[in-house]
Amino acid sequence: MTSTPAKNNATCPHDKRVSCGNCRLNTICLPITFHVDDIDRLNDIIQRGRPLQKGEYLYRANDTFQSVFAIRSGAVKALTLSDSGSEQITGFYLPGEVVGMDGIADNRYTNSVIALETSSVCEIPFSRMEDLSLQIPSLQRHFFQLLSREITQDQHIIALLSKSSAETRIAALLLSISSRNSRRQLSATQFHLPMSRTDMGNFLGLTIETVSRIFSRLQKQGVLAVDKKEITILDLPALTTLSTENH
Amino acid sequence: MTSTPAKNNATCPHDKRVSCGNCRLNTICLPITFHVDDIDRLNDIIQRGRPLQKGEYLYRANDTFQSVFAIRSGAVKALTLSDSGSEQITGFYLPGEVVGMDGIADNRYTNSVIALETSSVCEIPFSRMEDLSLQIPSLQRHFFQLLSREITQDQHIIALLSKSSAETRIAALLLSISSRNSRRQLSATQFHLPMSRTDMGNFLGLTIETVSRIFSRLQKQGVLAVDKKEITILDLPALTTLSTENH
DNA sequence: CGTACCTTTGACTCGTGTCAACAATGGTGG
DNA sequence: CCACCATTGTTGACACGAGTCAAAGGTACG
Repeated sequence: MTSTPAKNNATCPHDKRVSCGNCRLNTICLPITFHVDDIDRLNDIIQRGRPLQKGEYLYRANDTFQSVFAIRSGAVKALTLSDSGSEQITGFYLPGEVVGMDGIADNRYTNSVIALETSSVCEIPFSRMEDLSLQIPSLQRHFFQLLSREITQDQHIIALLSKSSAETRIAALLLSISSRNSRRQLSATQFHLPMSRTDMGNFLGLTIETVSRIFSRLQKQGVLAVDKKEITILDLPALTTLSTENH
Repeated sequence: MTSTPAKNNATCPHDKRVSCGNCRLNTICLPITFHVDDIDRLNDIIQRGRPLQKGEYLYRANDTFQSVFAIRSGAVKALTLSDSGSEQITGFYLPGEVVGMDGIADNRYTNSVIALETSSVCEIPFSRMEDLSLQIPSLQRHFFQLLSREITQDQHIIALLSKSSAETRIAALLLSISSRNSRRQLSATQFHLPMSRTDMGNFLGLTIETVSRIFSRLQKQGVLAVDKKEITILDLPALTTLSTENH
């Protein structure tokens, strides 16, 4: 609500005066085959609010589903409340990625989504997107692919959790973040972890102590340099080997 | 290819002379809001081949994606080959459920699907389904929901694998099968497991020995009666409690 | 500058995996 | 129809990886 009517195209990633046409991430979250005026039509239905602060909810489990959200900057976590009441993180989402698709099935979200750091998102009202999809076949195709990609990623995680040791899980998570960073033209070997050790452990099915011990061990072995949440991958091949070992 | 041109509406679930209009499962795999002639249009694009025998592949990982498949009878398992080469089962699919949606993202399947017993499937060519979806909004909506439901189910499994003990995992799997059976008007407390102990263990991230021991223990406790693959749930509340305990 | 939270490290415990032997099952061919 | 063999499931003894409990060190924020 602060009125700063300056017209300069700010480079701040949280800036809300951005359109899909000039968004750095549009090759990630939009299909490449889009025509310019189709991009404009999509852009018209997208809403951009103020950035979320760390810890703020984007939406909560059981909220009525209305939109999916593309992360433009920052990072968020999605989590379910298990039947027993405890939180289970089901995924981390970085810029260019889309959350909220769990809500389509029953018209209410099954996850809650919380910002891990200051984050801005593009809200895509789903019913308007559906209408548009009927007119733009490549948009329909794109959303089918987005949903499908979420399925394959979740199944990757299932495979990871089902079979592998603590070390393998952590290696795989680090490599996942690494490759998603490099897709955004960021360093694949040096980056900031947006989540806490607790969140990593929760997601990977490990205790925080185990996460901490593995980090220490990988550091002693010269595979990683860890400084708080700043990670440097020193031996990428070694980490890759670790991530593919099962048990 | 055997020509038995009899016109009687056979009750054999593997019979291929079935249309969506008269399929017992259509309330599960089709949206309720369908008009009769829309059902006919969908039915026209669906292909029904000969049943799969136990152990046969429906498709293999890396095959070019062309269709999704509704299970009409029997049961199948989906599995990925992990980087290290070992198989990881990512799900079991029962009649009325749809497999193959992992292939949409990159136009090739990431899973292989194998019949657990003699099974018949309805093949839905995806590009024709997409075309039809542009004309029938409720069909587009239905497929978004199907994909979304797969996501929420996979995330359930992530939560299960991430947090819970061997006993909880097995209880949850049994209850999942139980509820899916009752959705098909079958008994919720007495049923045949389509998969081997090995498959259960693989899926749940447990060894076959552990699966076996848990079954024995639950039987001693009077929660289950187990006779080979025939399961009788004797104490549903107890099993439910077990399935919601985390660790 | 103090308080609250997060992370690290150590000692010990426990659940599940591993290894091994054996039983039961089911399919095949004589 | 039965005997054989391969496959699958069961049970036991033991080992080990990760959880638990506890304490101390760091870090961030008011």
